Amino acid sequence: MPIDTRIATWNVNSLKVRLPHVLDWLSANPVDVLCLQETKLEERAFPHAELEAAGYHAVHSGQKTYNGVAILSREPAQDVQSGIPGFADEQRRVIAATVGGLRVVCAYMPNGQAVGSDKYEYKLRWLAALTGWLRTELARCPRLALLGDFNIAPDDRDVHDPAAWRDQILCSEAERAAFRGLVELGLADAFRLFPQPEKTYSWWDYRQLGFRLNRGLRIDHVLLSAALAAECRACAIDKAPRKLERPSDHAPVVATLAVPA
DNA sequence: ATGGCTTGAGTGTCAAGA
Repeated sequence: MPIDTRIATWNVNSLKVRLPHVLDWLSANPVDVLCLQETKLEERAFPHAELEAAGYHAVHSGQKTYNGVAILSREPAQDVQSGIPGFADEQRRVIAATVGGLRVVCAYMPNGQAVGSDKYEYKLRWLAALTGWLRTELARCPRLALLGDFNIAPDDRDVHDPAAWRDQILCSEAERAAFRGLVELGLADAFRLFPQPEKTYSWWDYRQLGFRLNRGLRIDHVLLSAALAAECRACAIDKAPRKLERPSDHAPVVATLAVPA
């Protein structure tokens, strides 16, 4: 019987390119669940065999070039749901599944490009649809975790240069209000349940030495229902893979849940 | 700096990301 359950999220920015990093990371960090975003793969190209050889089942909702989400798990996933019910969307941004009594929702939330753009409007509509769906999903599944690339820095603490980013995409008031809307459903930001080092981020721009200068944003999150927040013992961002050759621009976020008494 | 990298598409040079 495991001492605890570890769940994680990582935007890999192409699973084709990053599969070696994912396999190495899982070998060093044998989490129970790993949510991936930006697989950028059609289902037929998904590396099921390599992941199975590493001890992981996988469910995936993908497409060529853009988007694509997957849930890797030690135990097989059940009740798999792709997309937000009732929200027509060609972009593959959500997959949900039940793993060992946990309802896991893996999301790649829209970027939004620029405040006021059509993509920004889509982002806000998408966030409203997600929130509405999760309200019913939480009533049905009290042990629920929402993990993924939210493309929202919820607070100025999560931004390397809050003045430069003020009201910019990823930091605008409407985006932050949408994040608070998710929290108000009863979902807790696992990272903020614990003391954290200042200037901890999950994404750094590839350009201008962003990582080396720690010019980052915390936009990848693990949100936990009240039942799971009560069991959460730790949450951390693992910067190690960001230091490798040809890294993803995002780092994994890991939350540790104690087995209920 | 409508810049600065990286990826995928496709083989020249964009779109999109954050």
